[in-house]
Amino acid sequence: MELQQILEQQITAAVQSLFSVNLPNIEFQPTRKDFEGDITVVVFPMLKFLKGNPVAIGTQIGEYLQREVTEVSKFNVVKGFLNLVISDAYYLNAFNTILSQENFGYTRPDSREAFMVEYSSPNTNKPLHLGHIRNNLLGYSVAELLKAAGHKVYKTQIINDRGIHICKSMLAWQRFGNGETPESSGLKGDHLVGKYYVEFNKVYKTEISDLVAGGKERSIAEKEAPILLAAQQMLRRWEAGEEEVVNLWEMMNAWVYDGFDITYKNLGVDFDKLYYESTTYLLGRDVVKEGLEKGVFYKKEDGSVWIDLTEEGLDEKIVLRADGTAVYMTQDIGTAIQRVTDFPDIQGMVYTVGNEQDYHFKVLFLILRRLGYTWAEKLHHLSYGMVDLPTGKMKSREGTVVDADDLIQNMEETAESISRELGKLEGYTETEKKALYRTIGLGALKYFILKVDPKKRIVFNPEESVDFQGNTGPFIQYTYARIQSILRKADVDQLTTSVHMAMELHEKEKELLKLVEIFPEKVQEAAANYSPALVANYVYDLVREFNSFYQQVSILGETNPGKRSFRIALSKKVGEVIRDGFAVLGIAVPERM
RNA sequence: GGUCGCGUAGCUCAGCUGGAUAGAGCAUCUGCCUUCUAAGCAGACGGUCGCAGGUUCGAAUCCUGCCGCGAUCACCA
Repeated sequence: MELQQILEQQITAAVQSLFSVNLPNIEFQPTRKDFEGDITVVVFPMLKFLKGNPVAIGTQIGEYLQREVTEVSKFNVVKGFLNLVISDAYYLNAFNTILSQENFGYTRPDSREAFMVEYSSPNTNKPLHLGHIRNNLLGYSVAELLKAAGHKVYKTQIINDRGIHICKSMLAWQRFGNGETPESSGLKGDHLVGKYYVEFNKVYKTEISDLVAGGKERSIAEKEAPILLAAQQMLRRWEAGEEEVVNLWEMMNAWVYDGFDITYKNLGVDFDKLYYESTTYLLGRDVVKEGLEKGVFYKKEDGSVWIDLTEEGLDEKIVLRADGTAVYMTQDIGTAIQRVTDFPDIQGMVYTVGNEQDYHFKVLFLILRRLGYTWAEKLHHLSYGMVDLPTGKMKSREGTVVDADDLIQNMEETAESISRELGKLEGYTETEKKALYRTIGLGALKYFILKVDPKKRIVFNPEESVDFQGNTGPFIQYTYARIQSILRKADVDQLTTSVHMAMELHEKEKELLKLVEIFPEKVQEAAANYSPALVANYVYDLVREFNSFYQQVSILGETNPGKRSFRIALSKKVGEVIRDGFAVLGIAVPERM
């Protein structure tokens, strides 16, 4: 930040002239609220280089700065902390430069680097659930965050459309479905297919019990249940490309995609490029062969191919089976390379995948690095913790999942009943109200999930639902709506394009200005850390500061015209930052509520 | 058992490139709607920052050990 640079130079000069010593660096921190000042210089670290009493040194530097630097209007020293009061003129000047910038948090000079962000990547045998919601929200938000930081981003997902799981649904539908379709049943396609997945598991379970009752051992029964064998048979027929099976597969997957599309649309997420496992599961084998020649991999007696990562403290890992077929890792190697082939400008990739796969990605990234790809240096596993229920883990096979569609609807209904109670929506049409309930309900859900550090587990209690008060999406949306209300009521003439430099700042105005100013830095920092939570918590701080300001000073009622237009302009800017900050989180912001 | 992650107020979370008296929200209690939207504001109550050592002028933050919870250690994806 500019101010810090100025101060750094000046303090270096001050120490130079006072003590004839060159300081390698100077430590700053924002001044604590209980002390007077805006920015604090920590004197303690200087003691290594110049001897003396920290208070005396701080005082001498403070006097120098107050005398020589226009930005510093006052100072005080507490212990080893030199608190500097920055002049109002500096803040007003900074605000003037920000005022006219439309999206000042976004570094628009496009595409410093190109990233591919992968998220969602569901199986096609059942609907999306709460875990997918966290994944989708995180992935989408990080993609938007990277864009805001000036990068070019391709959003992608790899759809797991192949394998035993989808065969299970297919088989159950074939046997018990009676030709049921989404149209005939009125069910969303993914829910219909999910229904048969559950059906399969029911039958599977009874078959196991029957076998066990007949004297089989459980572990054997689990492998020999007839319906499971039938599903495996179906998978072989699919791999052989048998028309009947492939047609069924295509039909049911199409149902699922229709269903997913609706969920994605409701969640507000999207993708630039889709990859399907059915077309990528054979990738990577050539690369392994190449790597074998280069000596990156080695072959075991039985012909399987491995990589030795013991040097890095990891294990040996198989990358190709003895029969030459691909494993998960093979596929991921191939897919990564395929992506860079498809989008040659990619310089890095982000994988949004749960933390149960931490090890897998550690290994994958290492392999790609060993293979010598330059982009392999910029791979990031956006790892996140599970979403658990108070009753324990979600298990789709046991039906103890929170369905994504149900949850979204639930949030909307809660938003509706709360809005009704508050009675704020008179004069709205039904469609307007409906849109608003959605905005608020989803705002609550998205913020609830994104404000938490991705690494942490979330326990989600569907009974208690999500709050609408305090540190929540609706609270922030509400503040935005109030700001819009102020702007509507203010005369357009009152909005100036610059503010008077001679003005004195109220404490609350200054605090707000300080927070608004650092928005671009926050966006950069959050993008560098792939952390939507950082943005969420920043916006929350800003909103609290604004509310305090809003409550304590009059905006429209201010009689001094200069002050009034300044406060309106400041409110407007706060609104823009909230809007842009929330956009990065994928949360919409309402004009009224 | 090895590896990785988490452990901060009754609950949900910030703070973690070391800095001043550890911050919010929810819950409980007290005030504030004839002023720009009370989904709000102001205040009270509430803390051995998992435990024990170490480094430092200074540790919630860094290091080591231990405890608790979770994940992972498949020729599954």
